[in-house]
Amino acid sequence: MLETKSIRKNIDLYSNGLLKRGLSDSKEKLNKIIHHDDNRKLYKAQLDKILTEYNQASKKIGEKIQSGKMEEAEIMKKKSQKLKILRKKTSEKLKNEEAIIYEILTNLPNVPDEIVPSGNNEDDNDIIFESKKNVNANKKLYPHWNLVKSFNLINFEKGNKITGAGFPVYIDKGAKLQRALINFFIDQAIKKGYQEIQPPILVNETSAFGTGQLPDKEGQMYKVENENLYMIPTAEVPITNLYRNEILNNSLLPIKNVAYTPCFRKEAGSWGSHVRGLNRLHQFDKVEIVQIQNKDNSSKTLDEMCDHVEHLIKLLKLPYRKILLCAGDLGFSASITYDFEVYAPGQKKWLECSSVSNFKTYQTNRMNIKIRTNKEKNLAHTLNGSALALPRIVAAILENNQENNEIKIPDILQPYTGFNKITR
RNA sequence: AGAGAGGUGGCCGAGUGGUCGAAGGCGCAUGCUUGGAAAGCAUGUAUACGAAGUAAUCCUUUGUAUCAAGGGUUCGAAUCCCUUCCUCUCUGCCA
Repeated sequence: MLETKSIRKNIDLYSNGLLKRGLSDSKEKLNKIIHHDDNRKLYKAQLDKILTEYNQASKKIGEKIQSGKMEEAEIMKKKSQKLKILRKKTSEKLKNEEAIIYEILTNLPNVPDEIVPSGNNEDDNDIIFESKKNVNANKKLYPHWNLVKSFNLINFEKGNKITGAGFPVYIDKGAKLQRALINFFIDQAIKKGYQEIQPPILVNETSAFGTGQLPDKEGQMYKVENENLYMIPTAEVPITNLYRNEILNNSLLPIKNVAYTPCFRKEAGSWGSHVRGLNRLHQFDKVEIVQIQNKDNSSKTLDEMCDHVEHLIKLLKLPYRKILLCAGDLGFSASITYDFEVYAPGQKKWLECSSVSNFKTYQTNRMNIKIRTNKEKNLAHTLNGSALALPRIVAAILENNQENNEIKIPDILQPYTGFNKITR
């Protein structure tokens, strides 16, 4: 959520930023916020004045009653009763203004960082780096959905039977590979100073709102209706909300957490023939890194997190590219996002396997997470990134390392899997 | 899930209709003391939103709100009533 005070100060900065995302009426909306904030201040001042009068009257009535002057007290009571109506009216006006501001603010996305390129869709993204694909043109390479079937690693049909489409069943070495990757990713993060957390995978409404999934992505989350809980779409939600309503001392920074969780996404509307196999799922595993940092160091932290993700992909020896998302492709709450994609030669496609973002104060303003430095208090910056999401990494590993009758396991993973190749 | 007891500042804890944003203690901060420390003493110590002063989102003065959350009764609510949430104890169930 953007901050009204900052909007008032830098309206052009904000409106130009939102314009970059394609919100043509942003200036109008921002001006509307300021207008209603002016009203809010006015009514707040009025109400406070009324309340002051009211409180003083009540005190006097108490004194009269105690000194036995009942008649005078009765007269004053009647006066106060009249004030009560005015109090209610003004307080309603105030609440109304606050509600309008809140409504606009919660539906306004974050402002893109100045280095974010403008553009409407993925075609306008900046490819920062792209490694060689290392593909032998003479060899016949299969997409992973063929491989998982012929090597009996994942059974999609069984998943359909017991749950539905997008809920795969991992089998034998397929299942072991999942565990290996999770442990490998967590160990690597711990090496970099992240503290491991195992959070609940259901969260309440307040948490879903805090990180910006509500109201923007309501339709994308599975909801446990009668409990009013949401299945998490990413560990970002429970982890970041751990610090909701807290004032953190600057000396504790950066806070670095890593969590493995399953993730659940409805992916409504994005289902089709172009998403096969592991490319898009309703349930998948992900190791997520989250950092809370102050405003001065957050961009450095973003680079550090990107480096970590890049390092993981390199250790797995997968061809990859790093992409700076353009404003139009940016998530609702993010100010800047780098995507990492690995190459899957069997389907000749780049697959997104990580998204590393700086949300700056957008989430913390909703969640009320502050940092105290001496006497100063500021909203914290939050950052997170996948490190990494499993399914597309599995797809890339299988497709890149396939030989005629086996699939090689990357060296670094072998201590985790306990086997060095997958055979039929 | 049933029955009972509760939810007060960073923590503990007093407070059952007015003088309570809240005693007291602990903790923390600053100063005095000391060769240094401890002890002792003194002072300070919530958050949010307004108003005035100000270059300032610092600061000073001041107002308002907040005693789990929301609503109600009353001139006046931490205190009484209602709803919701949460915690603890016992019983039940269970990995």
